[in-house]
Amino acid sequence: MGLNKKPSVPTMKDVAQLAGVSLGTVSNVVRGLPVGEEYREKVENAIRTLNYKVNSYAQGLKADRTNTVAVLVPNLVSPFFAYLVNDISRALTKRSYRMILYCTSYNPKLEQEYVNLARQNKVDGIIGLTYNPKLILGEGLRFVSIDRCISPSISCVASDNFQGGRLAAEKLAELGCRHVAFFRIGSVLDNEPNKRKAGFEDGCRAFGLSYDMKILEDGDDQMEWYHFLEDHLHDGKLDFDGIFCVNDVTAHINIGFLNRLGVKVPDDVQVIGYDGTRRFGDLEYECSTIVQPTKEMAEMSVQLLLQDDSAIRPPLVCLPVTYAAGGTTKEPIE
Amino acid sequence: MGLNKKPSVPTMKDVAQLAGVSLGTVSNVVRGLPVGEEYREKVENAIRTLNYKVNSYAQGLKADRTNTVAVLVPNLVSPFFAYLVNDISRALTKRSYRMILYCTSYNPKLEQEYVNLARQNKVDGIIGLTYNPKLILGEGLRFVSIDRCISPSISCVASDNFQGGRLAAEKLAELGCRHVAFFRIGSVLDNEPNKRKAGFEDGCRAFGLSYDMKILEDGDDQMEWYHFLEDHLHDGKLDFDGIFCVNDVTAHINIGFLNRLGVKVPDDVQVIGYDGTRRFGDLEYECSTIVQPTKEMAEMSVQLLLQDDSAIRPPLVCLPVTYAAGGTTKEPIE
DNA sequence: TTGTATGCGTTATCAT
DNA sequence: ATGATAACGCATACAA
Repeated sequence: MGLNKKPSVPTMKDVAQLAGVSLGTVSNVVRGLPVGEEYREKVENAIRTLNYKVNSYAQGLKADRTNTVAVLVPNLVSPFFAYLVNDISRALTKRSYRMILYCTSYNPKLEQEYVNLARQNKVDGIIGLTYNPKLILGEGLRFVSIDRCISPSISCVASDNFQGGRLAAEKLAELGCRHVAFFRIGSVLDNEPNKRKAGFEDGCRAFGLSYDMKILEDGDDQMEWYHFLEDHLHDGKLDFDGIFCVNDVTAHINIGFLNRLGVKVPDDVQVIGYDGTRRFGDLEYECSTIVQPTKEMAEMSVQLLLQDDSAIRPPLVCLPVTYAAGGTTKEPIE
Repeated sequence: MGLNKKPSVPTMKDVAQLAGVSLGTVSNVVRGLPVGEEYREKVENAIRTLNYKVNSYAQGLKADRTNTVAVLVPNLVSPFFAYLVNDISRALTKRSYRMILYCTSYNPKLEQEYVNLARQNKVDGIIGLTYNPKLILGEGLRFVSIDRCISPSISCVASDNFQGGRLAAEKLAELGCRHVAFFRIGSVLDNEPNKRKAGFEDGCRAFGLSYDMKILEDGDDQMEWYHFLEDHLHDGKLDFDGIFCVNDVTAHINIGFLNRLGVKVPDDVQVIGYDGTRRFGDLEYECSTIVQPTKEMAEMSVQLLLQDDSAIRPPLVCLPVTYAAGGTTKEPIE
């Protein structure tokens, strides 16, 4: 084919040549800097006819800015993570940033590896939902953490977990419960969702509920909840009239257990979960639940990540949650 | 602060300087090319002490290869998309590729915009699940389409939709159904999932089922299914003993309608969906369903996208589906 | 084998 | 306001 020079995309040089101006002028036009009107038109025409696009990698090489943000989450099949990433994607797109997504499978080694990769890839920042207690971030890399405080200098964004737990207790009380239970499983790691328990206890005290708990650790068998329920079942009647579960998955599992034990939800016992998971992402709620404001959390994370370096970095931002009825509570008829 | 030169990350030059060798040697070490043993060690030590990482943007600028793939999907809240992206992420990571994710919200304009962006960002290729019938891809950009054949020269990866439809009919017949129905909603666009209908009809003929259909178009009200069911309900008995729905969402919605009409699932009517959606991504199936092999689809897409340019590009790859019981069918007791 | 020099596409600093 | 030129960090012919 003769010269195998550039079968490639047009460059700024091509535009300059076609427009009959110099490189610098083209650059100025592209970047919206002041340029003589006649020059601007010539350049814009050339850009159109060549269908020129700036090479963002060359741009990044110069500017040391890549308009790219890395997002780390355990996976996308857990609805809460999927919602969150979906909303982060929108928030970034709105600001003309692109998102590199890494799924860590809860693997601390992978988390560290991806943080390193992100450094190498020169992303402008990382939004991470991570479980590695000794994650090394290194200097000069912007990082916003979701649901876990890593250090006071790194902003953490979360739903208001304490208030969420308290709200669950308040709702149960309002719905007529007197003796309730709290079910939890989760990382031993010190993260924000752990505050749901404290908030719930606080709410129980405030609203006059007596309560019991069954707290599992990471490796524990979920059947322990079943046995706990079994132990608290006397003559077909459960000791509790309300249960708050640390998340919607836990609620779902235990509703299954309750069915198996012949305990009716919500008639015999009302159940509230946490997260705001919906069937197929946009249909009805999986269960009555404390809804995390994923959209606001996404917006806040992105905003904190991209804000000016001189701006203050709040160590922890808690965003308000709401309650949504989802058929596992006895809502009063309006 | 005196010189504000490079508070930044170390470069190859720094490594060369520390190791006392030249740039080219460092480059060779990094890229695994033959280098004298003593040199290699010196360089590797320098790399370690400086914690040097190659700048992948500079690398990309030179090599015109960025080890990045863009993925376009409508959203992440639909479980099928979430599974798929999750699996694509793993398949790419395994090959040391990173993934830029764009959510298109089914918006054809956005789809086109993101394809253009991907070009500009110099990704090595795009995996797209798109609905824009006249998407312009341009030259020299690798593209693998999921669920929709765009042109014979662009590989399309899908589950075996025809066989899936046929399998649904086969299963319904096997489970004792005689007169069944097919419910569908979806794009008027000519895409692969449309073959589910043809496969189902073929299966009905092969296995001696009579069948009826209720097919909605994109804008139609879902209540039309309800009215269809109502019309086929006589003295509390439905005309059908089996229903195949084009996907699990449709199945879920219609199971709700059936409940409302007092028709018992699976006792009065058995329902099979399509996709393989599970509660919380890893618990029980939402309904009895034809399971799409998302992992295999992801692997295949990535492999086709990244394969050597000289390799043949199959226009359409259909991957085998399986049936999974999910409580909306009367499975024989094993 | 190892070092040197040039260029990738863009931005930024200069003169003009 | 515009044009020439030098980096940015890396790869790669080419020379040593």
